[in-house]
Amino acid sequence: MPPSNTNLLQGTLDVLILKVLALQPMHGLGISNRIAQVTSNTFLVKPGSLFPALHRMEEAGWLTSSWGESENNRRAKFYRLTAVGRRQLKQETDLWARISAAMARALKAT
Amino acid sequence: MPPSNTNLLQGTLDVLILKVLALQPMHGLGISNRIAQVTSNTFLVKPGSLFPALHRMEEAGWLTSSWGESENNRRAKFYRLTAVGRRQLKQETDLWARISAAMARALKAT
DNA sequence: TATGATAGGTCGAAGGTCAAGGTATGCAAT
DNA sequence: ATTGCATACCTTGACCTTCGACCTATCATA
Repeated sequence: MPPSNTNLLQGTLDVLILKVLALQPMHGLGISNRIAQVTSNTFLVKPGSLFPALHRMEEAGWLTSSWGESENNRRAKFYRLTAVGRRQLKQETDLWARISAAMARALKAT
Repeated sequence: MPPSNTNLLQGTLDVLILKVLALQPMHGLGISNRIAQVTSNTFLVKPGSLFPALHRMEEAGWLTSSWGESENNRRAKFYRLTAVGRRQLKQETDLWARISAAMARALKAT
């Protein structure tokens, strides 16, 4: 699968991060790798996108972070979802469903 | 339907415009209205988004424009798809399908 | 000790979106 | 006639996101 480098669609990044963290707390590069994995390399999140997003979401109260140890014995900052973040995930998931349905309708028409 | 006013997702605007024009040539406000219609007000394209996009797409060779008369006897600039634009529509439709599938997979997981 | 992989991060450029405006024309009502 | 409204085109400036390119530090290993 040639990595599709198109600009990551605005808004998809947040919901992808939230979803990954809903399964388990992870550190930054772990999140990035997991997103590539679950989307078959359709979404490749670069550091320049990832870290500003994480900081923004933490400031919004969707995440909290704490230092810990990675699987490879390295200092790593683990992010975990808050209750607010879980609500946000629900909202964004619903919004995505709506957008997806609208696009399917729009692109199907003869 | 409360108009969902999230930032228009980057990339969706182009494919929506291309698709609308694939059915028939239209002028700017007509395109905007048609998009609102076929997406049940999920996407509301503002002039500040629409016109820069049209100009950008025309410059890219996906569209051509010519002055004519609107349904209401007003001077209107009609945009129509070029062959290149039709190819682009195909590409972006495929890309959207891929993105949509990837998101569905990512958001479904337990 | 040097290298590579892992981990976190920043910075500036580039580009898209939006809200708010501006211009002009046709039409209808006063 | 002139006022007002809807249609039609478009621009501007602020804001935000994304990206590519970079930097630092630590651990394991050769």
